[in-house]
This record gives sequence, structure tokens and C-alpha cells, in this order.
Amino acid sequence: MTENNTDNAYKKATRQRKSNGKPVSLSDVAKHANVSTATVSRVLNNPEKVAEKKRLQIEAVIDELGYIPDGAARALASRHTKTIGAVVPTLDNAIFAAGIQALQSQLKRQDYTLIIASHEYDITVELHEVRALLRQGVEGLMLVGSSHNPQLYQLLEGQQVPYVNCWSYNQDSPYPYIGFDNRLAAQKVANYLLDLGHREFAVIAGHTKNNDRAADRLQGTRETLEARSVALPREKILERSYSVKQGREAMRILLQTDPPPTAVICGNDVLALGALTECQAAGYLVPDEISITGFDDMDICAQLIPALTTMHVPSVEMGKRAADFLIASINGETTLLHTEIDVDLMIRDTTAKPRTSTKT
Amino acid sequence: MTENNTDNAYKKATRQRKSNGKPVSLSDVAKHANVSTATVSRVLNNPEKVAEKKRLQIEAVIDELGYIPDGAARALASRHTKTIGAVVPTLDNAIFAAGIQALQSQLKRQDYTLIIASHEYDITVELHEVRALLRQGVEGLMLVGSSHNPQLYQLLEGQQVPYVNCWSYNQDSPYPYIGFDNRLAAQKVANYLLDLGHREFAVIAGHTKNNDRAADRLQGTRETLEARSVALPREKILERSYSVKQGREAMRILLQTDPPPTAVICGNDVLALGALTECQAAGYLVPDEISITGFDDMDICAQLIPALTTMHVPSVEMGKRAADFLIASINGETTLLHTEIDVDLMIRDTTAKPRTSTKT
DNA sequence: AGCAACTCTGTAAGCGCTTACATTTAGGTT
DNA sequence: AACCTAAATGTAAGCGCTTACAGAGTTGCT
Repeated sequence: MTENNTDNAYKKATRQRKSNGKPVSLSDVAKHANVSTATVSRVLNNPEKVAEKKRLQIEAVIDELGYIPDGAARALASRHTKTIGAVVPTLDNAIFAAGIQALQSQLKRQDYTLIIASHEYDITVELHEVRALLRQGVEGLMLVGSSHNPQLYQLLEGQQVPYVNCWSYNQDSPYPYIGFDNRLAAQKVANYLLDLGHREFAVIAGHTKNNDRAADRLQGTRETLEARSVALPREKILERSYSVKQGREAMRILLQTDPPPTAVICGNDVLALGALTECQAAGYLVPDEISITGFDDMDICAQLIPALTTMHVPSVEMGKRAADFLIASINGETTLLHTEIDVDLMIRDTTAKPRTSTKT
Repeated sequence: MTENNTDNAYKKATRQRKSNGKPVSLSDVAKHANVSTATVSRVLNNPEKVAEKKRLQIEAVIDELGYIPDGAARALASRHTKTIGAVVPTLDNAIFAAGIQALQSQLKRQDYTLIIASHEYDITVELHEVRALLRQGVEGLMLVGSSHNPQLYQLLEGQQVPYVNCWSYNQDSPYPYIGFDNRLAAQKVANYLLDLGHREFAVIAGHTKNNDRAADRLQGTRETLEARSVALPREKILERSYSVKQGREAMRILLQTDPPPTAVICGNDVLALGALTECQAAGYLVPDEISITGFDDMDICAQLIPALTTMHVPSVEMGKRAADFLIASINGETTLLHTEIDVDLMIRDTTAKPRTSTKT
């Protein structure tokens, strides 16, 4: 491939850099169209304020030169970056990916760009990421959960950047939430299993440190069992990171406890999947001998055999509403501080009455 | 909560906005520290050029005022945004999420921020997203695959923004690639199954339109079977979108063909998972009666029962190398235009010799 | 015709930084 | 002490846009 700087018609129609190597700027467009930079700027931002004829002519020049506005300059001059940040624990969890996807497509409708950062469940990293996003000029932030570094709120309030916590819910908090109450959801699961007649429980929870969702779910389970006088000894509660492998290993340990549990409540679907697999591998029948529940309701759950009973988490709804909330806040509109979204227990085929209690 | 604008010591130590409501700027820091803006700028960007004593003093003021640099202004003045873009088909596919995660953490080491966009397998949307990222000022771009809108390359070359295609490989292309050859990988799968003795094949492919990865995999399969004189009739090739449900439905159809396939090659793991489930549901034994292969090697594959035989795709490696490639290109270093990364067939428990050919 | 009320366009002042260049200061050398 | 050099700091000109304001042109109404 050879270079060719001849200014022929083709080149002209596609060139995006001037002969001096600099990209085409707004003032280049203005010069070529014989108008002021203000008018070109208006064509870009308030086309209705420019006479039709002139507008078309300027748009033609823009195409001809291949002009692309400089976002930094625009942001500096207008004090608007049209950018929103999201800080999630990890992208490697389908449930966050789904929420992010929804957030992004909703933002796109309003011409906002999403910048994503992840912190791998480390709240110090989270603080740094937020600072980095603020430097980038994000005008709003979606956060996950409620266990943040205390400095985080201080920082956000100080910068007056709207933000919202998702995947969690706290009616009494002064901070905005769009999500659901993990504790109550976990209670529903436990009550359902108790109602089926289960009395021998075990829990494979996610790591609860710096993860309020996992902690709340565990607490909801514990308090429900306790309220209904069912024991949940310490050795029947295992905390694991969210992977199928860890779920399997945890279940392997639980199967060796005496008596073995008749119901195993898992902190999320991935752990439940591992637990389910391990039961199959060890020759235990699900749900006949052991009931298993998940949490999240990933797409795959309904398609498994047996299909996984799990708590449906409204990730898509949260992402969409978070977008609306943030944009409304940026526009100075008043918004509800707290939005609770319903969760539903999807009862499928991994849960049944315990064998010992089938007295019919 | 009540407002309190008294400028007391506490406020002062944490305030991030001036009394006029504007955020703290670099020149505010300069004023408070009795130095010029240039010096403050230097402690931010070239701390070694500032006398130790003065540096510490300025850093103290920065903390005191809670100063956060304005990225837009910095980008405008320095002509560097320290930002990279990635455009993927979807975030809802674990295999892209893993690659993105790797890309991001590698970029973070060099202080670059990643902006992610998705296009849902629509190359027109892809072009728009790239344009949007360019407006944001990304200095490099990671793309997926090789089927792009022709204008895309023109645009990128014109803007002189480095980019790289991943998850694909084309030795002869003038465009940069860091990935693997889907066609060759699919050939390996087919040859492996042929070597096992299979002759009755079926394929559940991803949609091949605008998806070169899916198309290449299908082509690799077809040509291998043809080369070894094994028929693959049209009705044994199903194209489906990547979901477990679609995989199940496709398998349901295939199980009703006559003769039923002894080997089903799936376009990715999610489809394979669906196929596997449907076999269980329909009472077919895998691998005894039917062999199934996936593609991607998601974490879950090794944990299933039976564990899925699948082609391992080096997403993490690709993400990491893409980061290195882009940063090197930005810095004007010379880089290899093409980097091929090895793929490995992970032979597990969903494949075996076909029952009819066990002549031992 | 005369004037108010619009509509459209241009002028020019920044937005908050970086950085080339100029200037000052400190540290050696003789 | 006089001089040179290098290190530290300051000065000020933009980076490419937006936008308040002013001015020019147009329209409609009396």
C-alpha cells in the first residue's frame, strides 16, 4: 500500500485529516462552508435553529470532510460529558452483565455513553474506580449493593454527582436505591422450603465479606429458620466464591455431614448448579432426596434437567430504571429516592417435599 | 439532614466545591499553594520535576480541597484521553465478558480506561458505536471478528486510531488480528469426531449472517466432512441464536431426523448445553448414543455431568494481548500485525466412539 | 411606510488544563 | 566574588468547542 497525498475527488470525499496531519476541526468545517463556527456548532447541537438551506449545506461539508467532533472540547465548553459510569464487582457474572446491558441500551436512547469499571469485590479498588470515573467526567453513577467505602458517599455528595445503588434495597437509608431486599427474598426461599416440610438445611453462601447481597441472603435464611425453630448449625453453612466448581466442592462436603441436609439453599445459581451437579455425580436424586435452590434466575436455570428452583432477580428492570433515575437526576428532576422491585420465586423441579415427611 | 454552609475546618478539609458552586479547579489549588498552575500541573503529571518540599505541600493542598482534575480539559490540552474502546456483539455472552475483563485489567495497569459498546450483531450499529467512541476520543479500539461495515476500516484508517480484531484470525488480511482461526478450530473438532468413527453428523450453528466466527466454524466443519466423504445434508444443519433454549429446540428437531445423528457439533457451549439437556430429557445417552461438542470452553463445561468436550478459546489471552498491542501502537512502537493464539480441544465426557462402530 | 417582533447568524470570551519558552534560583567552579 | 550550568518555577498561548450577546435581515401588523 502506497501513500498518496494528491487531493483528488475521492480523497476529498473521505479525508478526515488535514494535510498538516491534524484532524478536521469544527472551524475547518466553518471555513469550507463560509459560515461562523457558531453556526456549525448549532447544526450539531440545535439544528432547528439554523435555516434549512444552510443546514443542509453545512451537513454536506461535514460529510465531505469526514468531520468528527472532539468530545473533550465539547465537554469542556458545555460542561456536559453525556457520560455515565457503572461500577460492578465483576463482569464475569451473567447477572451483572444483563443489568449493565439494560442500563447501557436505555442510556443510549438518551445519547449517553456508559463507562464500566469493576473492582473484584474490593471496596478500596471500588473507591479508586469511582475517582477515576469522576476524573473522566461521568455525570452519574450506578453502584452495586450497599457496602461501600465510607469515603465514597462523601466524595459523591461533594461532587454533586447523582448515583444509585442497585441489586440491594434499604428503605431507611438516606442513599438512593433501586433494587430489592435480599434479606426478604432469602426469607421467601426459606419459608417455601420450610412449608414443604424440610427441617434439615444447609447453605452454600457467597462470600459475605464486603458483599452485602450475600450477607443479607444468608441472614434472611438464618433468621427465618431460627424464627421457625429449625437449627442451622455452623458446619452446615459454607461460604464460597461464585463458581460452579466451588459449588460442587461445597456440596461434596455437605453430603458427608450427618444427617445430610434435605434442602440446600445456595447463594446464587452458579453455586446451585455446582451443587446440583455434585448430587448427580454422587448419585443423590434431586429433588427426591435433596432439594436445591438458587438465586438470580439466569437464563440457563429453566433449561436444566431438573430445572432449577430459584429467586428471580430483576436485573434488566434495575438497569433500565437506574438509567432513567440518573438521567432524571442530572436534569434536575425530582426522583424517588427508593424504588423497590419485586422478586419472584420461580418454583421448578429441584425442590420437593422431603422424602421423610411424605406421610400421605 | 440540614444544609450547613459554614466554612469550618471540617468542611474545609472535605469540600470539593467552592462557595460559588463550581468544582475546585487546578488554579484554585495553585492559588492556595501560592504557586503557578504549571507547577500544580507538573506535580500531577511529572512529579519528579518538582522540588520535593514544594511537591508535598501542593499535594497537601490537593487533598485539603478535594481537587479532582477535569479529564475533558486535560484531554483537550494534552491531546490524550487515555481511553480505549471495545465494541463487542453482546455482553451477555460469558466468553466476551471474560475477554473484556482481561482487556480492562491489563489497560488499567497502564492507566487507561476502557469504554465498552455493544451492537447485538448488527454491523450498522457497530459502525455507529465506533463513531460514538471516536467522538469520545478513544485512542485505540478492540473489535470482534472480521465482518465489519466497509466504512469502518475507512473511518479508522482516516482517524489514524489503532485497532485490532479479536476472536478471529486471518493471516492474509491487511488488518490487524489477535485471535485464532475458527475454521481450523472447527476442522479439529470434526476430524476428532471422524477419527472416533462417527459418520452421521448434525450441526447446531450460531447465526452465520454478519458473524464470521459462526460462519467460519460452520465452514470448517462442512469442508472437513466433505474432504473425508461424509455427507452433511442441509436438514442436519440448524442455525440458532446463542441460547440454551434454542440449543434444546434444535436438538429436539435433530433427534427426529432419520437416521438420527451420532455426533452433534455445536457452534458454542451454550447451544451444546441445550443439546445435552434435550438428550437427557428425551432419554438419549450422551456420549453412548450421541456425542456432543461445544465451542468456547466456558467455566461451567468442565463441571457438568457429563463434562462437555469443547474447543477452548483463549479469551483472556486475547484480551491481554489486545491491550498490549493497542498501547504499543499508541506509543508508536512497531507491532506484529497478526498474532495467532493456540486453541485446544478439551476432550471430556460428551464424546465417544459411535455405538454402531464399536466393532471390538 | 414605519415599527415591533421574530428569526438567523456572527463575534468573541472563555471552559480547565498542558507545555514551550522565558525567567529565576541554587549549586558548583575557578 | 564572578561566572557557568542545571534545576525549578512561572508566563502565557492555546487545545476545539459552546454560548451569551449583539447585529442584521425578515415578516407582519397598523
